Amino acid sequence: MEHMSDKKRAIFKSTMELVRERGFHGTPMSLVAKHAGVAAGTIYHYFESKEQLITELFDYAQQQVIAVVERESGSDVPFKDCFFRLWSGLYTFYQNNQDLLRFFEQFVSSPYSAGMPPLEEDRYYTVLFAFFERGIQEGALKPVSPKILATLTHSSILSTAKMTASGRLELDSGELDQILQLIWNGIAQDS
Amino acid sequence: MEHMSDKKRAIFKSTMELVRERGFHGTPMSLVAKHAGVAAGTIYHYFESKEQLITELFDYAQQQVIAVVERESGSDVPFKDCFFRLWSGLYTFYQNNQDLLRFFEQFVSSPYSAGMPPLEEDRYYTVLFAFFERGIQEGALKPVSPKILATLTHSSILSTAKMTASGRLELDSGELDQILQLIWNGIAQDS
DNA sequence: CCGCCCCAATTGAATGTTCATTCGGTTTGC
DNA sequence: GCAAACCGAATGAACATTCAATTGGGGCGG
Repeated sequence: MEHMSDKKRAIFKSTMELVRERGFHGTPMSLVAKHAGVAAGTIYHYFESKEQLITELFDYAQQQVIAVVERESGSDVPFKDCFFRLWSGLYTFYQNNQDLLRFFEQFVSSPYSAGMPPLEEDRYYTVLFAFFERGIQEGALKPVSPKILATLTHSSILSTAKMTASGRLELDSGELDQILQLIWNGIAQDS
Repeated sequence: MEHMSDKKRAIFKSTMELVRERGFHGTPMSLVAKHAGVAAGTIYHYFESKEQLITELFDYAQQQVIAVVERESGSDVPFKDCFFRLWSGLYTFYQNNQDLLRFFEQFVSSPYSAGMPPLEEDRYYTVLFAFFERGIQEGALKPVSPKILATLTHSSILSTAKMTASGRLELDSGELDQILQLIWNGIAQDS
């Protein structure tokens, strides 16, 4: 992952863009190849099959998201601030990477996702769980299962990002703050 | 919609089940036909194309969801109770219709959804908006845009249903109540 | 520094399969 | 008997994947 050939990266990028606008069906390998500026055969030098390409791309994308979580959740500020940062950081990341967002959504709701591990072994959720666990320990959050907190928070971020990304709803920054505040009101320990 | 031929209904049902387990790709018309107990040609008697079949199935499914919203949101009880009913009603509906849930998710994150109307013209959201509008009028909810309230509520239902349906997370009824309570805490007007 | 060799990277035409869709014909209901 | 509903083999296009042939670069003996 660290040192990736340019071609491989180009294949990833093209796949994500094409899947975003055309879906898994709708994006033949030949098109991925043309779009990435390589020959069809080259793709098979890097990936065993279309399925493997998709699966690896998902892992690759997920690592980027995990990096955001780790960056924002690690800082040493009061939990509330950290939570706001994490939420905004993820939201911004998805806004800036809308093909990733879309690819993600298609992947998790497709049969490709059958191979996904249970929540406990999913690195993304593991990191999130730890974060919410900390919030509970510090008394900032209601003593509710971190799974629940993580799921609700994550879904609020995704649904907000999807809404604005799809153009079906426009939100100004004041409204974003409102959303974030609503979520926080729901999960925070009343003081 | 009211009077649908048995074959048409069987085609809808088979399509939903197959798409649930195999995705849009992965479900050839020939398989839909076999599964529904009709000939391939028969499908084309009812639908112009595969795309049209999928699109009509989405409308058909959406109407069922809208029916749930109308049933639960119309009753003449205090808003809070009504909200709880609506949330639980939708959650239960998705639990009992997991192929529909899965089909829905795949549809909205696929390019098929390009043809969806903006939120304002989407009947599902129109009904939801009206419901939340009422909550604000009655002073039960914070004065936040109904779009936001509707989107957040909807996403919390869907993500909870998805989690349990996928088997990645199991929730007992106490935890469900907790979730519902968290959401309500977030959006309710402080009393 | 040169020439040579090796192997990984790359190519894209060819292959075989899968699929959506068609259509000529048959059945069914009225 | 005539429409509408239904059938399913046939058609042709699209696609994933393969593979024989080409390229390029870098190590190494001279």
